[in-house]
Amino acid sequence: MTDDRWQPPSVLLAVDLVILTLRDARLHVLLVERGVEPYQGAFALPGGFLHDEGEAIEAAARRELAEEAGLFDMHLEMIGVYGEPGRDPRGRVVSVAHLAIAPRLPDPIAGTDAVSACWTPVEDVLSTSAHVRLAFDHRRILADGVDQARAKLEHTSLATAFCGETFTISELQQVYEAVWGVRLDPRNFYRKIQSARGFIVAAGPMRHAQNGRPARLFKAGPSQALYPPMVRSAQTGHDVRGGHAAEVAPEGG
Amino acid sequence: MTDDRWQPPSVLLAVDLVILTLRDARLHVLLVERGVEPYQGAFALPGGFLHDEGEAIEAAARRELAEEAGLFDMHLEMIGVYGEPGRDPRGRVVSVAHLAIAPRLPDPIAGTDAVSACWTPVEDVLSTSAHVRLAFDHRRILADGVDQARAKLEHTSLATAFCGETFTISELQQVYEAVWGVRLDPRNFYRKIQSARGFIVAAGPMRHAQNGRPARLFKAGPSQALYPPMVRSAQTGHDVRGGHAAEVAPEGG
DNA sequence: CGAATAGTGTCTTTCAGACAATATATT
DNA sequence: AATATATTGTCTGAAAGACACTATTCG
Repeated sequence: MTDDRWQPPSVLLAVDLVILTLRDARLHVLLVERGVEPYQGAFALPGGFLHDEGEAIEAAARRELAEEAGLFDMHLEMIGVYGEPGRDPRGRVVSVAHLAIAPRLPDPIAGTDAVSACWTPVEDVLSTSAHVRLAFDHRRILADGVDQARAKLEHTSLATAFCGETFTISELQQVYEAVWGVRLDPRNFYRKIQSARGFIVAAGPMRHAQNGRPARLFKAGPSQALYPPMVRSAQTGHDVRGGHAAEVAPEGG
Repeated sequence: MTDDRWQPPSVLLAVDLVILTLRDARLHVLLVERGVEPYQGAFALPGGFLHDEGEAIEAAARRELAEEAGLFDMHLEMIGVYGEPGRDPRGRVVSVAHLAIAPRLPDPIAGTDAVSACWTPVEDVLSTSAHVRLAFDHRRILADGVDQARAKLEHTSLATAFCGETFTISELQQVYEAVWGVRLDPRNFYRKIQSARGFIVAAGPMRHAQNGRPARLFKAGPSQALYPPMVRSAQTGHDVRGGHAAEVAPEGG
């Protein structure tokens, strides 16, 4: 199929980060203002190139998480690969997008060398009449990341990653409401969560911020899987991940 | 963070394919025997390097699908990225793994230039006492691909990709039974499938191979999402995808 | 006490799972 | 007729969703 002198082309490998958190009961994503071309001055997802040829991909993602957001030890998982030939004017750049979930944090992000980093409501970027435009194909990456987070709330314990070490059941409910954009009945949610085996375990009582009866504290349980799953009653006919596939690389290990 | 002369490293980009199909009511994967080093003579997933710098990743996957398996127009979706620094002795090779689903096909794969391609029961590769060893990290890629297929049967219409243009409900049931490795009640399955809105639509009657009442024919419906979802009653406490994340590349678009 | 949140109990509907019964084909 | 598969119907238990009600805090 190819002649003997053919050599495979090489590409630049990057990582991009969709870092989500909850602020004011709304889902926010961390954006940075680009200081260099291309797209200088535009907002973009944090990310960057592999540091050296021996750096593992996840290691690069965690390095960027620390360098650009000052965040450590967070939940991190892969979203997918974005490598369309024309997506970056600097050449063939293939980016591995990652989803990171941050617990509630103090407003200013400490230790960030990108001073321009700021939390932005996801809605302001993804809504049809969005007023925030992102560089590259980062709007799609964000959309895919949010979709993945929404889907995983259904049958994994991902929601606890949005909370601190300990949390109340109503805090957990706020996570579902913010990420899914729905309202849930607190009483049914309470029973549902407790019936999910291994999802949460008790961790002592607490008093609430303002008024009302104090709530019990819990921490994340051992189960990664969530059974029975949390179900979004009315499926919002959105497209399911897959159908648009990715592409690349033969004979490789 | 880096000095002015720093240049990002480049990597070789590959695609690998987990091509699944049903044969004798068992899940099979297409393997090829490697003709060159490394791992010469060992079995591996079909795949290869990007053909040229301008080739899209999905295009490369479809090209390999045609070249190595003689397959066209199949369901194709991304599994993930495998780029551990030491995974390929030839250097830093990052592979984008894809999942392809093939409908029932005649035994020999026509038009394949890799004559060594053969369908192998997935169980023979993944069972703890497996007698088929794969090159590189292809065993893990296969495991991840099969997990992804299993998960997607629950809430998408992926199962129809295993069938031909038209199919009977019992054929669809065989897909679930083979991929999940469980036995399902035909009567409950029948009602369940028909209650899923937009999953399948009628396509005229047929007669069955041997004996028994002829079954109605259906074809895939418009829905990609499956609601209500098919549920695997007893969650086999397997690890949920995620938790082990991927890594790489900053400042990239 | 009144307001607000936490937590429990109950009822109705929906759906999964078991399984009887009927329908329509082949040999 | 015997056998085999397709399709429908019925019943039971688990769980979702609606919602009344009790418990415990603060001001």
